[in-house]
Amino acid sequence: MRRTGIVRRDRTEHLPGRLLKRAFFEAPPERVAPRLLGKILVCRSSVGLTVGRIVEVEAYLGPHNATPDRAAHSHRGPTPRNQVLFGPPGYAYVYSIYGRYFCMNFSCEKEGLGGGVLLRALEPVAGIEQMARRRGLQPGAPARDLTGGPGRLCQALGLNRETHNGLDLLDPDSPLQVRDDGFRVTRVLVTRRIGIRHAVELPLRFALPGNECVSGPKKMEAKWISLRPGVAAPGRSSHVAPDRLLR
DNA sequence: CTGTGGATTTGCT
DNA sequence: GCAAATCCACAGG
Repeated sequence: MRRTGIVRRDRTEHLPGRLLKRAFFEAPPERVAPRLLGKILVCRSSVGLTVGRIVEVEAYLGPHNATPDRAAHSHRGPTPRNQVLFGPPGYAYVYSIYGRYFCMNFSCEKEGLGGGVLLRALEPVAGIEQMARRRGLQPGAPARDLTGGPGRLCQALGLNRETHNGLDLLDPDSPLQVRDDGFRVTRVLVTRRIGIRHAVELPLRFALPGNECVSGPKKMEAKWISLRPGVAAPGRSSHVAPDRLLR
């Protein structure tokens, strides 16, 4: 299609699906997390577009909860590092870990309350060659090696704190967006979270059952929940009481 | 100012 | 299965 250059460029028209609404994220992380499964993360960069479908997430709760979540960066209240988690919902919180990697989170809850969702795994959708290049892998490398893991997915999409922390995920002009392309999810796997020392018993990890890109051990104590289809707001069935143990 | 440890990944045993 | 790699936020003094 021909462009004149006079009209403001609509960068969204070639992006898959539609932007999520702010209200989607203005809820407790344990409610937002399972509903993020199946949504897509779109990342624009100077070297092109990379897109991944969200297949594994973890919820991290803010200090306002009755149940403390000592595994959460936000659990002691706002600091210079975690301030995005206490800002408005639908923003990117990126932090570095172990001096080598980055992890990507989406802020949840209304402004003033902490809490977020950690992205643990994506399924590559577009820009797969670029992902392999960034990961230092050959073209045709297994999808799990590209984006299966919180550090791996950030590397595959080129996400880092300096350029992506604090970005609005719901702005049509944002280089980083969360979108819904109509992919339907009904059944969700629920387990304990991975790689933490505190609050290990909380069932706050959510994944698409059987997806190849899901990280962590194949066999974990798990249960399943059902999401109510076609409903924007979470139904009761999608809510896992954070103080309830597995089993 | 300093010590500590982490929401990870990789490679070697 | 285990430890190294390697940075920095933050808590404590």
